[in-house]
Amino acid sequence: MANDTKERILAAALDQFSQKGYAGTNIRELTASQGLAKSSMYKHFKSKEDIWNALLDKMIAYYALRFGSPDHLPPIPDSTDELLSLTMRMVSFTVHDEKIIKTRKLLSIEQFRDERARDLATKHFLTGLTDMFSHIFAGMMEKSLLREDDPKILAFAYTAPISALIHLCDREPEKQQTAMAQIEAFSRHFIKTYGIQQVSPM
Amino acid sequence: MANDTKERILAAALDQFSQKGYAGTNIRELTASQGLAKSSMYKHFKSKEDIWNALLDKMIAYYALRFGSPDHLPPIPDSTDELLSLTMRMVSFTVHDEKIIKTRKLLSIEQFRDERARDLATKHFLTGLTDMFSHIFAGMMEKSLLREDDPKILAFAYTAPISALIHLCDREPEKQQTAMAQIEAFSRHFIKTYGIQQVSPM
DNA sequence: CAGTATAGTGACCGGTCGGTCGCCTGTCAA
DNA sequence: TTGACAGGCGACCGACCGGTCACTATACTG
Repeated sequence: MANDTKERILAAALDQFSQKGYAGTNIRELTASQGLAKSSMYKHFKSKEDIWNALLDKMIAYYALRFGSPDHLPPIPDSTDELLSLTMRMVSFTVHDEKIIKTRKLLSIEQFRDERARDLATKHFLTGLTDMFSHIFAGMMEKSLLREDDPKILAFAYTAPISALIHLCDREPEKQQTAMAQIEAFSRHFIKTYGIQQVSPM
Repeated sequence: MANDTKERILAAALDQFSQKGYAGTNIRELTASQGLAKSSMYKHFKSKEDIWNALLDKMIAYYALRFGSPDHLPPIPDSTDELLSLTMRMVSFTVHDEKIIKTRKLLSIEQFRDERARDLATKHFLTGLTDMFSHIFAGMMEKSLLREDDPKILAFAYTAPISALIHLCDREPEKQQTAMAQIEAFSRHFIKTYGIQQVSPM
């Protein structure tokens, strides 16, 4: 019962902070959304800031678990078609997962106020995807699926535009379909530019 | 005297809103930063929200003036080297201009709360640069400086990564030099991929 | 010179904020 | 059975918030 309450408060905090920011959120509303009295919250957290820190801890831990370890790297695609479908699957996931959407929104809002939010924002928005695709592209170059080139620059050139459109989906959800189509078009264009035509074995 | 005060209040608002967000900013501090009493502000604006709206009006008008009209489009580069230098000049400007930096930060913070901020954010972060470079790239293709291709996709592929690094500069100013070097490296890589070697005339 | 806006001030207001306190209830171990 | 404790509650607190108001000083205008 009780431990569940703590989690529910954190979930409500993610919800409200990602909509109205830390400063714009008040504890009465936050607790009321979980059917709790404001004072009950203080059985689980020392202060409003304590909620913030616990939430950030959780987000950082989740990111490290989900994207930080090399175990979770996807397998290297065996064709450029697979690269496309891998990309679309990842994008589709990240654009639809409520928790991750809220995390990105929260980081957009709070990145200039909190140092740890700032660092996590850079990982979410830039280095995370780039590092992952550096690894993927290096592997694909070894398999002669991509032109020999600097995998880091290529990964950056590939992921930054995709990331920009993910941001657009967060900002204007009604453009999600268009954005997904744009991502697919961009990915195909990228593959046409950097991919290597495989000769089908006899 | 008086008209100047109104402008100074707006400047202070841009300053504070871009650091602490709308909700996190209070009027006492804002006016005090300009050596004014809180009540004096109400001679110039009806309410806190009125400041917000006036500031947003101003930012929208400034954007339309500066980037909206076709008159302000840069001339089409005559070589890929010129494309590189044009890019670096534009980036250097946008990364150093305090007012524009604060505008981007403010839009990052408030894009999910205010519809007009949301729209302006999309222009600043995505469509503005893309549209401009669509025009530039179309012109360069006509001059046979770039491979024939869809100028829109190329512009998107060019500007989105640059935009991502501009965001990085806003978030972590200490990485500005590194980011600028990355932008230059990326631009050179892009030109190597899509540029056309010009034969020097005899 | 008198009259009237304009811009600025400090005292004040009601409401809301984060946070505390005493109290109650259910659980569970000694 | 009882006593300690965790979890939840409403009442309350001081601080701070956005906003108002009566008042003043200055500058412009008939």
